[in-house]
Amino acid sequence: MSSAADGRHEPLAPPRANAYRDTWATGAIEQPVGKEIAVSGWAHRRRDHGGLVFIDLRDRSGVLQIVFHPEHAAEAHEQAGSLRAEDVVSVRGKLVRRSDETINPNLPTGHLELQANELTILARSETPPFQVDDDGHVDESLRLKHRYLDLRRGTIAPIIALRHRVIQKMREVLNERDFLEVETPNLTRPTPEGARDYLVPSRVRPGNWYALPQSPQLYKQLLMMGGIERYYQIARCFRDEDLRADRQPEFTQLDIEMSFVEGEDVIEVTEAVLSAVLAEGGIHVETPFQRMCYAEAMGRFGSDSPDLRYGLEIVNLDKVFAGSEFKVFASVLSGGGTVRAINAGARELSRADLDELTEFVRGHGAGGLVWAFVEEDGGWRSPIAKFLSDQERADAVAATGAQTGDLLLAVADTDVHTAATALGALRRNLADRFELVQPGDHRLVWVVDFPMLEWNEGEKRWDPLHHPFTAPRGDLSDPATLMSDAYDIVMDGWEIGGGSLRINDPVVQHKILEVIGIDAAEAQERFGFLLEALKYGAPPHGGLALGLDRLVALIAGADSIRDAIAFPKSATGADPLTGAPAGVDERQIRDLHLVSTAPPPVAADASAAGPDSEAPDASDLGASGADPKV
RNA sequence: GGGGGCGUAGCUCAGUUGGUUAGAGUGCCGGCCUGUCAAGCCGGAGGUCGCGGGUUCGAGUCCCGUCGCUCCCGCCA
Repeated sequence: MSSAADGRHEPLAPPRANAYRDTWATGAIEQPVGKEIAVSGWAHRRRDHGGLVFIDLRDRSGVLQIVFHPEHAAEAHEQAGSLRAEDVVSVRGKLVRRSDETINPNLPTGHLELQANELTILARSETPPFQVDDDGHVDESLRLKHRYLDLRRGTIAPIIALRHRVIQKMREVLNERDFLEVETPNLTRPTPEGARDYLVPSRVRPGNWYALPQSPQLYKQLLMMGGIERYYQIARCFRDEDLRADRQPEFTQLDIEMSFVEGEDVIEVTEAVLSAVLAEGGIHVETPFQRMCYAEAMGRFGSDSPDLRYGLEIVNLDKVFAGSEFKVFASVLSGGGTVRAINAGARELSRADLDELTEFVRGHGAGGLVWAFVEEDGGWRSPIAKFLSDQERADAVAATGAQTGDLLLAVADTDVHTAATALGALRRNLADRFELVQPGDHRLVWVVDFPMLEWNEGEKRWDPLHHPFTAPRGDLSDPATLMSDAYDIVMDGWEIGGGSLRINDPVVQHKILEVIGIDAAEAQERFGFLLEALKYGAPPHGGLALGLDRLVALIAGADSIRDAIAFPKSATGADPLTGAPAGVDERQIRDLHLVSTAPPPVAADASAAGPDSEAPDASDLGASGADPKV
């Protein structure tokens, strides 16, 4: 299999001529034929004809073929015969034009080659654990363990370069608009996003803890109170929650905050940043972006981050079945619940497929799934057909726009939110199953008009949908009806950013904290510094944060943000390369005034670590040297 | 915390109903080879079937446990 590295051509300014090189591999294109040049890089592939030896030399810019003639440079040819994959070399020679019949159209440098005079082997490579010159699938934990090799391949390197360009474009757009890039601390007080904090014990203040920031939220508000007015930061954020394909324990946001702004100002800046960034990735979008209120997103798409690249919209059938004698529907509707359906279209699904979908929606909290194939005479092939009247079936068909042969999938649930989100998940499942997304299609949408609070049944309290510093709209004495000045930006079903206007009135801030169950004493204890700052003339302000990892992954077409991060964690939060997290020396724990209640760390599986594992050895692992293996 | 999938040669994978000596491609090693570019031809080495236990005359295959990877729910913007 070939490698994207073969076709790579990153245009780079010529390097300063030194002992190693004076030209990038693909920089040879700009050099005159006949010139003596020097290049350095890795032996990407070799083709040894016994007489002639060809080496594809790879550096960051791409690939250049080197040819070693035994009669032109006997010594270099001799050495070249010993080269193996990933050996590091420097080659000096004459740049020549290939004869017409030996041109390789698959290489940007395919019309050229370097006729070697002199070869220096700078470093030898053992046989790599996987092929660097091949972009085929390799187990991800092996790739992560040898990420430095993975980064050389044609799969990850271009995404890392894209990430750089995205960040530079962000800076460019914001710098032009007079934003200041300001850094905020990573050793902080716990912030209120609601995720679990990563905690760092203080050595010099026994019993006290820093929290790594879940976001720079409070600091950026303090910057507004500090008169910075326009702030941004490429900020690392930390949340100690379980991972997903789009979630890492540490991730990066473009964090933005502005003073004396309305929501429209924040939206306008964000659209300017995003459209410039997407254009950098070859995706051209029109501004202003579409907007949709939260209630509509939940109703039509069953999600607060709707994927608009395909239909399968959710249809409310409450009216259709309002007087139904079908007991399931009747009891759900009389209990304040809802009956909703998706018209999946004309699909060939077996009974086993339908059972699988039923289990799927159950996994998302729904009690079950009603399926029905619409037949020619208006009848339904469905387990519940006999319980429904002709009129109900006809009305449901009309409401869903169903044609003969279409499959209707319905969920009935007393909890409206559960019915909506289960169908939202089903909608994504169907889109994957039937491959409804057109490659290259991208849809951006603002989701706006969020409720300020949502009732947490488990804890019997109101929780903020965003965070407690979001500016509320409406009657503060009626939490259920409060809306917030918040806005999420959604791309292809991924929430890539969110923000809001903030509270700048201490009275309102106190009130909101009180509503969500934080009394004055606790508010003072946790956020006293912010409440204090609000007393001294806080400007109206607002902002937003964009998830950089997700954005880069989306532009690159990657399935996971791990592909957009140079050194990501595995799905269990481990780093197979360094072996983190690991036990520490007992003395370090003592210095931090800590005692561990955890059992001695269990050694990693020997086959996963590998006999030649370069992970830290046992002496670095167990806190008490009790580590039984490795 | 829970559910699904995966784990067989360095890598990517196949392996039938539990039955002889576990295969393929690629890589690796050796030889030949002066215009290849996924070089070619010939030969060769390479396996704790993740790990532990069990059932069985017999386990890569069945059962239990465990570790790792991955997707999802919970959790988390």
